[in-house]
Amino acid sequence: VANPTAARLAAGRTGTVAVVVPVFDSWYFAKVVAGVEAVLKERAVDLLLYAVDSEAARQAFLAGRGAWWQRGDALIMVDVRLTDSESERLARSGSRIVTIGSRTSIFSSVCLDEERAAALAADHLMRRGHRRIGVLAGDPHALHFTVPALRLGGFCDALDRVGRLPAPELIRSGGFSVDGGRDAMANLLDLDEPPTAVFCLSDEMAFGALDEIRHRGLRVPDDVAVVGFDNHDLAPLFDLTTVGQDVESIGAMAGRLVVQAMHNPSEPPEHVNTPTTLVVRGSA
Amino acid sequence: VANPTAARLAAGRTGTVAVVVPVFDSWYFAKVVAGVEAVLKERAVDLLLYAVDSEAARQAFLAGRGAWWQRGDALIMVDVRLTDSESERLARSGSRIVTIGSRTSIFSSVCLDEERAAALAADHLMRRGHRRIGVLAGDPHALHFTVPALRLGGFCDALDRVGRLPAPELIRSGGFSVDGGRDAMANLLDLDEPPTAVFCLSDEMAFGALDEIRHRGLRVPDDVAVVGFDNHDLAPLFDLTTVGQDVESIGAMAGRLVVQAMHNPSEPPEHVNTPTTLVVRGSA
DNA sequence: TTGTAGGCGTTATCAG
DNA sequence: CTGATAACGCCTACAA
Repeated sequence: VANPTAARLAAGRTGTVAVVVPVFDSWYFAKVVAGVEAVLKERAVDLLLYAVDSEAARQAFLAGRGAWWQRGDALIMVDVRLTDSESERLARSGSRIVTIGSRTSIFSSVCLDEERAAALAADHLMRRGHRRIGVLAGDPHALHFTVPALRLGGFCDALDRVGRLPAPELIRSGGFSVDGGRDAMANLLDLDEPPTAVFCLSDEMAFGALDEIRHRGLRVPDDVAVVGFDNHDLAPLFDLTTVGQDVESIGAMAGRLVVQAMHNPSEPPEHVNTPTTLVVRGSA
Repeated sequence: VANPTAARLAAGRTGTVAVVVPVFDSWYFAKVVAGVEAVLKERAVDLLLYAVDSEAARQAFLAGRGAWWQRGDALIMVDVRLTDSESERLARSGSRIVTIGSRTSIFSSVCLDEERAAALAADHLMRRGHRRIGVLAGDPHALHFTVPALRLGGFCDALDRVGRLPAPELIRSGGFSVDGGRDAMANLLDLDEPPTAVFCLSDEMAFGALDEIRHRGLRVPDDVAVVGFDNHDLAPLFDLTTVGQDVESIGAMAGRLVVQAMHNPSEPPEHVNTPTTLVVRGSA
């Protein structure tokens, strides 16, 4: 029964991976971490968890006051924004890095094609005849969290290609939460000319939106159609049409990449693209 | 910028807490960990995450092949079963320990009064006139996971006190998952004499149960009443009556206890009881 | 093959 | 109070 701390000091390796998420108590991130954990456990690698839940926390983390890079020999950053200069500084820190949800050339990454995924939703809604389409997005000021911007951009681009770029008033922030989704939906429905369909950047926001719609006695999808994103475990119960992704396997893949990078630090970065599929149910 | 590994070896402290959960991608555990993480972050303590998702994994962990007690100087065990002899061995390992969801005299703990909480549900259903009450419980063979037995016991005791101990066929395992809850509910409804009410040991099982009930064209609460447990973020959307607990503050409390124990190892264990309240909505 | 000395980068102690 | 020095416990390279 050896002492890991001494072993680490002597060997110069910690056998530990740090996982950084924007928040923790959300379906998506819990699933991702579960996927990572399963892989790391079977490789006997420890998992250190950091939540970086604001831009200030993000900067503090990257400034490295806690010298996190000495605590683990690799880092998985899940949907946390990285500027180019920050990336380069990380690369120089010597720890192997894998990003989830965003892609930099110098690190391995596992992403889904946000543009294509959002286009799935856009095309579906267009095909069903919707022309006035709202969006429940993330908080544009949440700079630490990257995915929302990419996903929103992809959706707007897809609509733009057919000359249907949504008016700014149709894009609302739902903060990626159920309550936020409900409030944002309420705002959309209060418009003089409310949208006939709404694309939610996460299923959790869609759940809130559906609740608000029902609460007003409107019908889904006849009065308002709703498309979500994630294929949350509870999406079938809400009969929610959604862009599905296999979140646990995203985490597992990142875990595999990071272990690989630990064993073979000189390998070039590997970029994995994760599939998304439109899961059509009754809400759109 | 000091090297934490060397500091740990020299000081004999790691500044790290290990958190052990049965599973990870479930609403309850994600919230608990979020609560712990928030407290540990502000104390600059690292969080190591282990999932012990089976009895084999539990025993492997406690056998200590990975020498986890040298990796952190304290341990938070969330709803993981501990026998008396295991507890004593842990106590001798020298690391400070806090348990969540179960209580041992030698370690600090944060629990809710499972008996009282379950009685809230039992009394409510009795008061509404239900006499034939089913239960959606956990897998009785999931020995690594402690809470189900306590909660089930509390509920049955409460019914027993009024001479209404549920028949064995009315107690079904829903595996603490949405799909498990749906299947278990289906089994109950297929009985010759189905229950008029069901108590689900978690809201997630209740969601599945509600879905199955609706799917059969039955009415809630007239045909079948449903009470859940947790007050999940989505419980309001299902109009679910449930026994509510403040999960995040449970995690935060455990975090505080563990930090306190790290600074003051000689303090006697402290036992915190967390409140539960019946949140009455439309399902029962 | 088996054994041993040196060093990993701190902390903490003990002289000065 | 300041500054040198001995652990901390293991890994690894080198020697026997």
